[in-house]
Amino acid sequence: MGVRKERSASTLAALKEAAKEQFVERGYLNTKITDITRAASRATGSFYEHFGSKDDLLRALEQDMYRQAGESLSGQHPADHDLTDAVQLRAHVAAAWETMRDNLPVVVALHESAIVGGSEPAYAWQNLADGTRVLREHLEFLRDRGHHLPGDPELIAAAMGAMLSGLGYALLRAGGAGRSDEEVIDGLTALLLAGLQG
Amino acid sequence: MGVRKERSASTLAALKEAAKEQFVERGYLNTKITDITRAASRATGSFYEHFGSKDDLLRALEQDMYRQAGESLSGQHPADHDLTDAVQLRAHVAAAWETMRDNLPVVVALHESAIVGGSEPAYAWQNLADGTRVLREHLEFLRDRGHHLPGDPELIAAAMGAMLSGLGYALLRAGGAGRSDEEVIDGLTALLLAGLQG
DNA sequence: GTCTATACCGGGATAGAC
DNA sequence: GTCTATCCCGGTATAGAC
Repeated sequence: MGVRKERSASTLAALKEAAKEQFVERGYLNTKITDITRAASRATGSFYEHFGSKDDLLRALEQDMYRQAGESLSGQHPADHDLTDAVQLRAHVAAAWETMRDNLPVVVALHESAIVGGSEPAYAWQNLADGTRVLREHLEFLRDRGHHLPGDPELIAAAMGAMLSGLGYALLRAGGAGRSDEEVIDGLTALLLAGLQG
Repeated sequence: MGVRKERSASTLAALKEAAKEQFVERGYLNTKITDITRAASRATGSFYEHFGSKDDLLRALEQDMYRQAGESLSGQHPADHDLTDAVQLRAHVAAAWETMRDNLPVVVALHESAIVGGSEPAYAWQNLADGTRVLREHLEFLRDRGHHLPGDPELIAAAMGAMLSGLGYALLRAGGAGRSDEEVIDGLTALLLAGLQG
């Protein structure tokens, strides 16, 4: 995603690439349409030939991400996973972290967009609860099997999700700040594991 | 902070109150200067008699918060606290949560402002690391005493901070979504405690 | 489809009367 | 200090030539 001398074949693709570049560098909210077109070496007007607005572009990128991430993100994910098992918990943390890392521009943009998106006070919570639905289901599965959890599944799932997304947003945008993915994934797993075991 | 029929004695105070009202309702970024003046039943121009900009107002509110919160927030906080002790950890979680709750408008505004504030990619991380300095020092204190932590103090502190602030922002803006402070504080404490004990 | 030029507008900020 | 009226700018979006 560095500086490309050769023009991309399609302007659509060039705009998407440029947008991703800019979202990481400047953040989504700080990126202007003209920043994107300039980075793509295209005229301002061309943007609107392909997208109706910046939000429209973001939704397109979001779809691209879901499509390429396949079922692991959007698809149905079996609820019968045991998060009190070190291996399984680590796998979930790793999957989330790596997805964020591999789709950082879109993750960053969605994170920021969610803040401005809804004016209603409850919007952020709704968003967080929705985004951690799978996690919540895993916890409910455990609870229904008689396991003792540190708190209500929805709450604990939201807390874990806030941790993941907040840390990911900050740390990954900073290029990891010299930390390996391994270190982060292991640290988060170790921090959460014992608490989930109750 | 409800609808006040009587005009506040001072316009300065009225603007601050109105701003806090609006920040919770609309979010900081979505609040226009005119939203604030209208809510305070003052003219647009009056705003600039008291503040140079919206950010200037936020800084004033931030100072108010620090002043009234006293040393517990801004002041020096002894590093020799044992976060692996259930009572002490709970006290820290409770203090953070209650501070967020009691200063929700400012917390919301600062949270959003931090996103737009710095354009540099590393800004958010810097911010998070700074905001969890005290927590990090507690963890370093433990490590230096030979305690085994789930990961690097700065990383773990940042993770805990992201969880607290992310959850606080979302849940408190939603009015708690029917949850008591107790439930949240107990849940977070239970989730983190065992992991910190190693 | 892409370009240049420009219209348009929200919203921050100011001028000047009271 | 507060008001009304207005300016002004950044940024989105469009018009129309190529």
